[in-house]
Amino acid sequence: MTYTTREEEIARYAKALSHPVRIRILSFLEKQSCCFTGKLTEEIPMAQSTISQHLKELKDAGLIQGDVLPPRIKYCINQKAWEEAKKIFSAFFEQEPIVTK
Amino acid sequence: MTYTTREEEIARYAKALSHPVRIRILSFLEKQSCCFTGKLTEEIPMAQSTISQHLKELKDAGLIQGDVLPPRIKYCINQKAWEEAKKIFSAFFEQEPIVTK
DNA sequence: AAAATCAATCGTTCATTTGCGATATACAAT
DNA sequence: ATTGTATATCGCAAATGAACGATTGATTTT
Repeated sequence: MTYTTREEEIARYAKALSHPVRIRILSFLEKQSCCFTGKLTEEIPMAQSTISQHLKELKDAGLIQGDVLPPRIKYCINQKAWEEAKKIFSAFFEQEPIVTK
Repeated sequence: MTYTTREEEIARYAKALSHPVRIRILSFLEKQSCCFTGKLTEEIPMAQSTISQHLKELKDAGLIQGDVLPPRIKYCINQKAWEEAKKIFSAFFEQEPIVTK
């Protein structure tokens, strides 16, 4: 069993978000709800293998999921993880520091 | 002048948050408001040089600032950047995907 | 069965990140 | 002036990440 501290959990999500191409993919999925890999390779000027690799990282982080609809794969945001990440980040930023002089 | 897209901006903040030690430092600063490097090196079991390096990255990202109070340095969260990061992440997560069947 | 399509994976190269000990810097105390 | 203290910076080694072309695998179409 993989024990993960809160720090590690935030860091792991942050890492998934730490590349412009991955942000772009996620933004696209947010707007479109779902889309095929092909659409992304049109949209983003990078090699197909590179985009596929970024998709893998987002999938490994749990933020997206892929439905195999042969011969294509439809990617969507993973609602559950998305909500969790949202909650975690907002909790992290929420607690305002106590201002002392 | 450094042109930065929205994707790059999010990714840059996310990168700063993508390491457990940096999350830990920020959490600590959030609670304590401010503290000296020494306090952090007590708190976190890593070499002093390593922590100093993580502090530098957080500083470069703009998330913290250091006041030189010889012979020590007092680090605080940079309120302005903190609020900005908070806003950027929440906007990013906010827009719910349209669920289609 | 052969060809075509879509996307993942492999293998490689190059760049960046991480962690550390050693050293340097800046200032205070003696 | 010397010593001590707190912290940054340097230089290195190891690990990880990014990008790409080529290949493979799965499925449809012909």
